[in-house]
Formats: sequence, C-alpha cells, structure tokens
Amino acid sequence: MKKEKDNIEYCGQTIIHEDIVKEINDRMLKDETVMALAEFFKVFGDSTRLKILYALSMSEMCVCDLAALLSMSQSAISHQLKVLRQTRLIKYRKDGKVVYYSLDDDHIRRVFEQGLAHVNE
Amino acid sequence: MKKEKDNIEYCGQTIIHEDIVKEINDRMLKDETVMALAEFFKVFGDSTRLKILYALSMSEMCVCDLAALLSMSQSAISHQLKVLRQTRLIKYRKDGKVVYYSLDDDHIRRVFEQGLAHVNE
DNA sequence: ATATCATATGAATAATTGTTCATATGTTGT
DNA sequence: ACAACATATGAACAATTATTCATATGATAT
Repeated sequence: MKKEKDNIEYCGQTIIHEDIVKEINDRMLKDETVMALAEFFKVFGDSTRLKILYALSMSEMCVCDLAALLSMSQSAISHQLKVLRQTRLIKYRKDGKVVYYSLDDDHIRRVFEQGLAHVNE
Repeated sequence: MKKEKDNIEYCGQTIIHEDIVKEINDRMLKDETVMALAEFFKVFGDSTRLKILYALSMSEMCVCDLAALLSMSQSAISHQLKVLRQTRLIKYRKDGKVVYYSLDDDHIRRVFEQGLAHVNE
C-alpha cells in the first residue's frame, strides 16, 4: 500500500514531486483573490465582530444598543462597525442622531452557519 | 415613514431601546461558542493558510511540496501546518521521512466556497 | 555509527490589530 | 446661537501573530 516513491526528489530547498507541484500551481487561485478571501475571513475572526453580526442577524440595532448589549464602550463598537461597513457586511440608516445598523445580506448568515456547524463538530 | 421614537431613551452610558436589547441578549450565543467560532474563522484569515488549504483541497502534499509551491521556507509552512492541525482542518500520514497532509473533511471546501462567493460579489 | 534528508519547534523580531482616551462631527431642541 | 446627545475618528498602547533563524527530532541509507 506504499505510495510510489519514484518521484520523490531531494528537497534541497525547492525540488520535490515536480509534477504535482506544477499541476497544483497551474490551478492555484490568484494572489489577489486569496488576499481578498483572507481579508473577508479575518473580519469573522474576532469575537466582538461576531457578536455584532449575530445580534444584527436578529434585529437592526443602533450603536448604543450594541454597546450596551456587549458591555463595551461606544468607541470600541463604533470602530468595529467601521470595519464591518468597509467590508460590506453591514449597512446603516440614519434617523436623526441615531444610526441603525443591519446585515447587508443573508449570505453572511450562511457563513455563520458553516462556522457553527464546524464548531459544534 | 419615521420609526417610533417613543422608546429611544438616553444613552448616558448604557440605556437605550431596553426591550430590544433584553430580547437579543436572551437569544445571544454563549461566550464560549463565540470564541470558538472566532478561533475557527481566524484560521481562514491568513493568505498562507488559505493557499495551503486550497492546495490540499486538490491533492495531498508533503511539506516540501507546499514550501516550493508557495515559495516559502519549510519552517514557515511547518508552523502554519501546526495551526491547521490543531484546529482539525487537516490531517497527515507519514511515509518514511515524508509527511503528507490533506484536508480533514469536505466541510472546509464549503466554507471556502461561501467566502469565494462573497469575494466575487 | 554516521551522514543526509524531511520535518518540527523554540526564541526573537516585526507587523498587525483591538481597545482606550480624548476629541471631533453632526443632529435635535431650546 | 447654544447645550445635549449619538456617533465617528485619530493617536497611543497592549496584545497577538507570521516569519526567520538556529537547532532538534526522527527516519533512511551507507
């Protein structure tokens, strides 16, 4: 049941299973795409932002609401909302001084669900 | 078309739409769950790890292969593989000195797809 | 045993990032 | 115009993290 060792070269620095590396290299994602993807997931990689997103998946909320809900400073929440806005995960509407935030699309709910599915094994 | 401003309180530090905050608070995820989720997504929030995962979604590969493919040091790759192992995203098998890595389940492909869907708008 | 090779790992460093603090912007009501 | 309030933002600081460098481990072949 051993794999063919025939094409195991030396790995001085670089060379190995040349054929495989070449093939995978051809099918690899563009660097640009990978970086965009990383930025996207990075946004989900913070508890505060996840909580905000989860809260907004249930109801639109203003900044004060969110700060109270998460027991965090208005400033901290506002900074994070900016990140979420810039990555187009949330949108907002103004009503006087109050700004109401909500999810930008349902798409995000699905990402969330995939994550939860993995976490809950 | 104005929203009812009736229950807009003052936001001195904390109080606001009390009713909404209370309801959302009750339906909020456990802190433990949120942190696990954040850890999970954090792993996807790095270009190197994304490239590794994408490569492994096409074929199992050894450490040397990956280092060559991504033009990175063996050490850097090895450190990242450790992260991916610890979060159960990849598994490995040994054949002599060579260690072959592969995806742990197809689940990960789906997360990837969701991300790509968002990035490609 | 020893040399060689593939991989792993600890420590150090550089870069990134979340939160706080202080302050600015913009809106409402007087 | 002014005071009060909701939100936004820049700078500073602390914590986290990806990579490099040096070295360790474990396996093969001679």
